[in-house]
Amino acid sequence: MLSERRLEVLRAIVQDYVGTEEPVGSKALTERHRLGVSPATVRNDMAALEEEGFIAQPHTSAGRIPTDKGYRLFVDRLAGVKPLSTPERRAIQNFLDGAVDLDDVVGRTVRLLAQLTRQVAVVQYPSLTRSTVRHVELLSLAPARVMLVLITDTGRVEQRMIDCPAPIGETSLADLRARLNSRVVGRRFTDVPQLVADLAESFEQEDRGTVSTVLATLLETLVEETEERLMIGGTANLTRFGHDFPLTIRPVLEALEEQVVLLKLLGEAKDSGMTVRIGHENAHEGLNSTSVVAVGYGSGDEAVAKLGVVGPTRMDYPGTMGAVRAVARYVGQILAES
Amino acid sequence: MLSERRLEVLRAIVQDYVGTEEPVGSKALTERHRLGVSPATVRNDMAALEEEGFIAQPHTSAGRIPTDKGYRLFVDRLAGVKPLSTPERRAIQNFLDGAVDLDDVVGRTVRLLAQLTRQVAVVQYPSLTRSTVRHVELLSLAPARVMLVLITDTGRVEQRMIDCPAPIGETSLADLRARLNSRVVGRRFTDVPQLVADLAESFEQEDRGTVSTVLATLLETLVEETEERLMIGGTANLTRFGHDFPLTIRPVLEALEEQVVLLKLLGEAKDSGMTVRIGHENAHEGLNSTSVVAVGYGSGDEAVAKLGVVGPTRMDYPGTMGAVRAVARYVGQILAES
DNA sequence: TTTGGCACTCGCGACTGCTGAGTGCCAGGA
DNA sequence: TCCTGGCACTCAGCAGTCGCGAGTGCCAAA
Repeated sequence: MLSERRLEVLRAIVQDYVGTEEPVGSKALTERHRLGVSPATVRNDMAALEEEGFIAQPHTSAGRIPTDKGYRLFVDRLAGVKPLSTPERRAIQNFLDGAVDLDDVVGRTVRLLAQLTRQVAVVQYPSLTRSTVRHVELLSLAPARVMLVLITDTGRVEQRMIDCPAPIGETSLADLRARLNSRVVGRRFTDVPQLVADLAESFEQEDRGTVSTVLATLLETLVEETEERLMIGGTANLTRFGHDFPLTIRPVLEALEEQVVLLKLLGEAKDSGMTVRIGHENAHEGLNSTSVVAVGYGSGDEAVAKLGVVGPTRMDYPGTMGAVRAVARYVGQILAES
Repeated sequence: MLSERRLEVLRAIVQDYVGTEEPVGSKALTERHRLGVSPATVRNDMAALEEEGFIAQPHTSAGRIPTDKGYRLFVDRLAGVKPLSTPERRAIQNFLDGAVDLDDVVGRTVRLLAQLTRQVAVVQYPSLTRSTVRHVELLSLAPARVMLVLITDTGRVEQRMIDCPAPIGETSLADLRARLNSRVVGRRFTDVPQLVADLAESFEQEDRGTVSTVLATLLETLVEETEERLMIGGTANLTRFGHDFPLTIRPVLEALEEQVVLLKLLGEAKDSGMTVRIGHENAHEGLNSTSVVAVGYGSGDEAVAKLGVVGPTRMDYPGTMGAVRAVARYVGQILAES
């Protein structure tokens, strides 16, 4: 069992190590923190903490550094979420308010987050799985060429070019557009397939091929776009990692380039509340010496996507968590407004 | 004046240095290349080349490495563009052919380029300055809420939400849509403003405010979207840079995060033909130890945007140039097809 | 349970000497 | 005039040595 003071010692170790990036010894600890006990006592506590696996020595005769398990305990029981200062909040709002479209919102968010946390930021585009259709538009560009435009309630627009098996007249197209919209507008993506299943049958024989093609493309687009996209930023902050560069930074950069890996990473985060994955808790090997702080965000109460940061395990957890949470809230607001 | 042999020596130095990443000495040179002269002679040539500023010694008693000026000479007079192998070409085509939309084309291109050159790839989205309007769509989402969708001939789609000063009826909106399209479809962005200048006047008094707002938003979108976007990839390749990491890689990552810097970088490249900027030839300080190989690409004969790679000055120029050129060509083809 | 004292460990930086790759110069030969 | 072999010189990098000091673990006393 860990006494109150031992937890206090662990907290002090984490704080100091995060600040100095150097192993912290018993003497330094008693000097910088008012623990009210002597270095010798702290040494005993440290030995106990090491015994339990919360801290470790890089080598004999060096100070201690927290282990992943130590950080875990710190995050779970010792650290709060540090709220941002008022000027910071204002800065966030100002910065995000100027966004003109979804790309811009996501772009600004990622830069903002990278700047606030001084780490690598990852922002997922609002997911389409839970999105609804705002509008489907069909444009005739040539006799047998139709452009399909899909607009979602999160402001995302996707378009596809369709080569039709046969030319289709403007009236038929307008008819299709109207019927399509009356059926799917406001509906969730997942519901669309069954809603349009029998649509082709109600058209004249000559147009059926084209209608089917259009519907097929629509469904295809829905599926494809459910695969999520994301944006990352602040990779330059990786250089602040440590001094043992190439080995540390390389796998991280590689992981960050793999959208699949990142999506999985964010996907593993809880839908609500903040998720912190520390070091080896991350499934991906390249991220074994990093921590990921992620949180869902959304325009309403439901999270439509996630955002977060990737940084060294030795990070300022309270501050980072505060920044991530604050940014997620503001983005949610912005999204709700548009 | 540089004799034929001295140029040959320079070429050998560049090739060896690019291969080994280590300063190359006179003896090693004569062993690896059939220069037909003794090391002593090569030493004299090296002294001359150093005198002229084409090569330099990192320190006394070390071999020589090419200077920026040396690379410049190499690129201008000694190196050709190495065409890709047939399997490579086939791989490019296969990889790019699967793209479904513009984002996908650009995304695949950037990954492809990064993989082929093993360097950082930068791809600019097709510029809208020279683009034409394919279609403008107006959708009524609520009585006083209109969505504007702009579709370009390069397949790009932009949308804006518009809050109208007054509600507008479906018929008026359809009217506006029709007139707008008849005027601007097929026209260049730059011509649009004067084409729609008097459009508001032909509408009923009650709708004029809304029409003006819509037109203003359209023009605004055109201007905003002329600001180019781009995508980068392969940053993990930066870790292959050298062993003196943080100092080298940091400013590069920072520069790469600044879209403005990159756009300027590509903007400085010639419209046609390939541009190679070596080391200090790059205006941006952070890129002083990198070279940029860029080329324009487009669906027709005109270049609509640029793409390229950023790598250490010590790069395989012929190979890189070959890959960049080949990729640009294929992307041009893909764009022309869609 | 805490504390001061003490012996012990060991990473790290400073210093040294050696080695070998590479150079510049020179004098003799084509 | 240009090339070449020889020779003395330079110096980065590596390995080995050494002392310092931060930090530890243990123990006996409070």
